Amino acid sequence: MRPRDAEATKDRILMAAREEFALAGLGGARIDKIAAAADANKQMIYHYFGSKDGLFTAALEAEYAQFRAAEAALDLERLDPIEALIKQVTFTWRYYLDFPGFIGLVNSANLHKARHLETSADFQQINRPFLLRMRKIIARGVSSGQFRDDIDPVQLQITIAAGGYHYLNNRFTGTIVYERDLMSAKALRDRLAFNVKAILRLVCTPGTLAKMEKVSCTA
Amino acid sequence: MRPRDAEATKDRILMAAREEFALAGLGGARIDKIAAAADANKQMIYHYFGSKDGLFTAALEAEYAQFRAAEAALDLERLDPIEALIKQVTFTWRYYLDFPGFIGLVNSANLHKARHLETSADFQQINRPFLLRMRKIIARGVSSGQFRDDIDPVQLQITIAAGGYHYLNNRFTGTIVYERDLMSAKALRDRLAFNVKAILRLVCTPGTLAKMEKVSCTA
Amino acid sequence: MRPRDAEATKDRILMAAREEFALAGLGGARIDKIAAAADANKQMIYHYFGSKDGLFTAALEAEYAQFRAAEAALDLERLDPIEALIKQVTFTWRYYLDFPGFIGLVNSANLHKARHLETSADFQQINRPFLLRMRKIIARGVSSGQFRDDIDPVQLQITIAAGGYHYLNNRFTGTIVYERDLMSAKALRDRLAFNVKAILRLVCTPGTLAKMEKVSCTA
Amino acid sequence: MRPRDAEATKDRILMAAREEFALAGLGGARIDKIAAAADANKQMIYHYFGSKDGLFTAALEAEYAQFRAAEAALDLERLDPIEALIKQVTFTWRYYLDFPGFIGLVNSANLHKARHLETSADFQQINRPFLLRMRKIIARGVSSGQFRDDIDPVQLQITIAAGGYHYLNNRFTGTIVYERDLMSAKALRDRLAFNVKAILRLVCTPGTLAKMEKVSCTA
DNA sequence: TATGAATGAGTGTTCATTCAT
DNA sequence: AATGAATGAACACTCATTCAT
Repeated sequence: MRPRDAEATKDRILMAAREEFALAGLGGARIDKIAAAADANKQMIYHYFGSKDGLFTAALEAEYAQFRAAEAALDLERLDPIEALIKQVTFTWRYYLDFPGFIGLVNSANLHKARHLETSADFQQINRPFLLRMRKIIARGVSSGQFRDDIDPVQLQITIAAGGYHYLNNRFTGTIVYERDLMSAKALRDRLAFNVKAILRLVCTPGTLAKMEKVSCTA
Repeated sequence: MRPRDAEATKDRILMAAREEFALAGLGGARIDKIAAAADANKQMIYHYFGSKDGLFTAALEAEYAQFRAAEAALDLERLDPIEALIKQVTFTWRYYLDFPGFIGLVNSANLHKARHLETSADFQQINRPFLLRMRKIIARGVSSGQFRDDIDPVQLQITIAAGGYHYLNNRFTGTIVYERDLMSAKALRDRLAFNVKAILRLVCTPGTLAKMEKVSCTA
Repeated sequence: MRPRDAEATKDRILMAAREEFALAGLGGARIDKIAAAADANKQMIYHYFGSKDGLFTAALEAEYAQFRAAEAALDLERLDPIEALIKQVTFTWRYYLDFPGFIGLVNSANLHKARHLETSADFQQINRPFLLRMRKIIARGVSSGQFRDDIDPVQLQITIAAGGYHYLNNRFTGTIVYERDLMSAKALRDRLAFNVKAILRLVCTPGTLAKMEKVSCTA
Repeated sequence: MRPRDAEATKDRILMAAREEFALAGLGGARIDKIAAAADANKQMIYHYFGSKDGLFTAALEAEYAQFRAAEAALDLERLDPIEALIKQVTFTWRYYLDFPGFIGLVNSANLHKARHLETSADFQQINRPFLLRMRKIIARGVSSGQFRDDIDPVQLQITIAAGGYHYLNNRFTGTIVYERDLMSAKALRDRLAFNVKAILRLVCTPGTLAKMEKVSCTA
């Protein structure tokens, strides 16, 4: 007999849901499987989350909250703009790798036109700070002469995400299309290096790039 | 009474399937709905495609075949390397926009670990030519001194795709996260311009970039 | 509102299944019909029995278990060997008549090469005692000089069953082929008498038979 | 292109139907499979036999006709009554073994209460001669003093059939129940011998039996 | 005579959800 | 808080049968 710990049960359900939704999508996920994986009763899911969609919304929010929390912990404000940029690219990549559920859940959310986030009031508040940080980094880089002044933070952020997200999201078809193992340790290292390179060449001024290339040829 | 045209029926089913699978995913798609949309009998689906998975495989292959055919029609070989690159980026973007089903189907395929393509013998043959073309463009750009020599064609191709695919795939969550309409005409124009810019800065040598920026500020 | 009694629901399903399977065979039986007859929900069948085949296996095992239990209750050990034999023949015949589902289920099981019993571990244990009893009766009859010593218990048992089973199993074609109502009360009485006669003449020694025929002409 | 031979097509369908119905039962048989096995078009089945039930009726009648024809060829009239009886038992057993489809079809017919034979006008005519022959054999045996005079031909015929039919029909459950391979060459030989023994002891007078046992111990 | 396309009613099975305790 | 029984709508898939040529 498990102790009647409401919060713990809710948490176990949420963790199980994040995994199942990520693996199978919203439509493919099974309430029974989530309940079993959470070692909980099916009715508990309805008690705590109301419905399958409610559970998906909660899972999605939790996924984003964790991502943003990890991002906030990077403390990019104290770094040199270029280092901050590199760190952001690296972090994003690593996070996708370490928490593959994120991509799965976001995909599912978009398949359903993000309707699960429409009613979520505090969702935007979770995301706001991270854009502000990016904005500040760019501003600092521009005023220091390291960054070009034609970089839109939103476009940059999307591009940073894209380089990792798309590679990993489509790793299965990609492996076949490109006839190359995209998930070997070396392939992953190469991809990160390429992403960093692409972002730096996009953002940095020619002079800064020239200096950097004298120092290292990897970037 | 419709004429008894096997090929036509098969085609109508395939078209309906591509749309339904793209919109709802493999799991969410309904055989009944596809049959109704194709104005065909459900059994015809099983007669021609064997199963839901068989139909999905056929839809996916058709989707890729169409994409590669359109790509081949670009005739990039005859263009200047830089123009070829720009055209490739532009084409990819426009294709995703014009045929949104492609992204949906590829996503679904990856959600199922691309198992639908494993048995497809001729799938790789469909994709091979397009990588060869990219390889040649890069080689020409490098030998003409326009392109840097550290660009892996596969990484470049993935990056070109990523800039468009990821933006459009996640347009719904993106619209909320970035608090910005990502699908307005202007937003779409901006995104394409940004993608082109990112790719050129990644690939072109500093000298080439400098010359280009004197001429036009859009790139 | 029916009380929520799992065991009762399971039992009702099993009873309905035995009847439906016996009447229509495994292939011809309809899950819907069984559910309706059991006044239960279709899903309950899958909840308790897993599948149509699982339900069939359960029905078949229940059918055999009931048969063997009734047989064990005969208490043949305490009877004279000849009386035990007669009682066994009579019981078998009456059981087939009273529970016509047995024949139907066994036929279906054999149509499917008894694959439903292959995994059933305890099925042989249900059947073992009854063969042991037959063996003992024969042994007693042989040592008392009443029975011949060339009777294999298995062959005898099959022959006892055959005389009733085949007559009843094929009563419909038989009625047409023999142009005679095989199911009238008199016909049934006659058949039992004939079966008893056939078994006794097969098993008993000539001397024993001679004595018996002086007493009664029916045997 | 096959030559348009109506009779041949019809025959191939009928042969395929007999096999499929025997193996799978009426309900389990598939029109598609029969058509494929007959290397014929599905529509041909409906053209020649009207419906699945019509085809089953035809298959069943053909099965019986073949059985009775083989039986008639035995020419029992010219044999000694005892030899005729032995030959009849042996023939029946061998026929069941050589044409296992017979048992399958008859079982299916009885599962459906022989409704497929109700309309069949000439079915009884096919069966009548064989009963007459049996009647004559018994009469000859009685008047020669070899046979007892209390043997009903119908009961005897059913019993002769039962000993083989039931053994073979239930060979799958039997193998499990009796924990013995019922289908090995030796088992089949033993069964036939047992059946012959049972019938002779049932039918022959004690004196005749005594004489026979001096000569041979197999009967 | 023969063919393959087409149909609609079903068939076993699954699923999210609710009820009763 | 927690459980297991119960529900009904749907789902992928099948089948005997008919149509058009």
